[in-house]
Amino acid sequence: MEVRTRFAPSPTGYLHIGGLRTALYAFLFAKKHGGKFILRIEDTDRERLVDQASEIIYRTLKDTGLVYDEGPDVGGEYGPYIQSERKDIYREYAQALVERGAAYYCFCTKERLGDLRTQCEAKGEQFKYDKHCLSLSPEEIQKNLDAGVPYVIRQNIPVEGETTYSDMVYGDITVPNSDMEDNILLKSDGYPTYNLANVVDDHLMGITHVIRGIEYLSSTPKYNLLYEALEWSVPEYIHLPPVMRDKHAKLSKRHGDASYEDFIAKGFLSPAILNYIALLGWSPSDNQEIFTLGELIDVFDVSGISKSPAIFDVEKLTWMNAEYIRALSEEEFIKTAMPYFEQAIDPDKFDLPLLTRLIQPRLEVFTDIPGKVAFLTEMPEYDIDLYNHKKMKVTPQSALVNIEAAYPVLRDLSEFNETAIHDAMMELVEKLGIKNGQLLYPLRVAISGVAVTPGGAIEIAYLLGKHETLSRLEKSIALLKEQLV
RNA sequence: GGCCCCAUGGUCAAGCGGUCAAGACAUCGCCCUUUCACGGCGGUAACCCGGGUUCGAUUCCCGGUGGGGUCACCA
Repeated sequence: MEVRTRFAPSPTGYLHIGGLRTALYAFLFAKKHGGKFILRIEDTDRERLVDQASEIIYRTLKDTGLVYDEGPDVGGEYGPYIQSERKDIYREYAQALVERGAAYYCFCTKERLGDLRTQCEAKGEQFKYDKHCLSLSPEEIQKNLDAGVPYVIRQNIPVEGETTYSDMVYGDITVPNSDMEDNILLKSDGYPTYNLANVVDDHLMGITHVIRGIEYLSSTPKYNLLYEALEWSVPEYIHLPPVMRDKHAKLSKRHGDASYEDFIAKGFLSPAILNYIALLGWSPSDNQEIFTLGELIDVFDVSGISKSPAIFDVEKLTWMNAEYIRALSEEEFIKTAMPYFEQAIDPDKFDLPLLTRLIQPRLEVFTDIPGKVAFLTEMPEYDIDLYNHKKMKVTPQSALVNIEAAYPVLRDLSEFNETAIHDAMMELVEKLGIKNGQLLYPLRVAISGVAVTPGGAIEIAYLLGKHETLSRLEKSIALLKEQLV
């Protein structure tokens, strides 16, 4: 039988990292087994709908390469793939459930439910619906229906016994029936709840493996009771441990945790994000860490899914992002980096391939680019304390002497390229009888004005060009003279 | 609180009765070096506790503790 998995988010906002990981695993599992990956939008809660949320989901899945074979915007033979468009289907099955005695009409008002709740709490008990409407006679039910009394349809859970199923990652899960409630299947507004919709849709859409968050682990027996009542075969289940922001809290929108889109905006690469989250809660059989999506499909296996929560670690994501940045070709790097270069420099004025060579290995996220290259546009005001470098044995005094010596050499250079500058400086170093660093370190500071730069004095001088280099050198020499009196 | 699930360094994690308990990130030190990175080498750092079972438990069982999930006309 063909494997079919689905990702079924509700369109209530952006796609957070945990949701994306669920989608990734569902995608990987399906593709690993040569099956289909389906997208279904669960929008039965009309009050929580967020405008454009579905579009964000479509876009994110496309951006990350998690292409779905069937879905709202791509079609498929099991549609519609948006639950609000399947209303009649749910009603049909809710009624079938009623006929089979697995569900029943309930006309209880919010008031009665509220009172019940209050009574329970007064007794210190957990609220649980009392099956009041289960005992209604067919006549009473029909009378209410005819009179247009609002109703819901509830699942009729057996009072005794227990229900067990086997999860592919957590093993056997057993829940006493008495702990389950007669949940609402069909709401008074005619829309189904998740309790009904997930069962009906997963069955009708031929889903063979249900991959979802662990929050459904203990309610799954209830759903299985529904499958059984309808005489449908139960799918395989793969429940996933949560992705945490810290030891105690899940990653959530409420805490302002970053979404996929936020990370993209922060200069992270899509494949790096995907690669990192693949490893959050799953590990391959060997020690490989860097994977393309295709490689993940090959090596993904349910046995590698862990059972305990995983804390999202931006540090490691950042490291991985840097790995991906370093692996970019010069062309790809420049293309991605361009918008960030433009924030701080005029790209036409600089040797971009060289700048790339300097920046690429020192970059963790693209948003760091402007801060790293801004000094090229204008030398900032700086304190001469920058010239102090103990290990390099450089002081403002020695710096002044050496860069003053370098000035005429640079000025008289007919060719101002890397090689020429390099050779001239090396020659000077030898002539002065000093270490490379004693000349090059202060020279770098003198023409950049910052403590840390991508690349050293020679590259920077070349990048700036002869005119700008000499002009900055003059300023720095003046500054040193003034401050050292 | 009831029920369900989980438990290896700071973090992600391998391990599936006998290991000096992998690896990665982070961290520290050294090397490379014109700053900072990259790269290379090395270090610090873990089996929650208590009982069993066993010749032998990180690994199996029970209890405790800790953590998470769930108890909605949300998914």
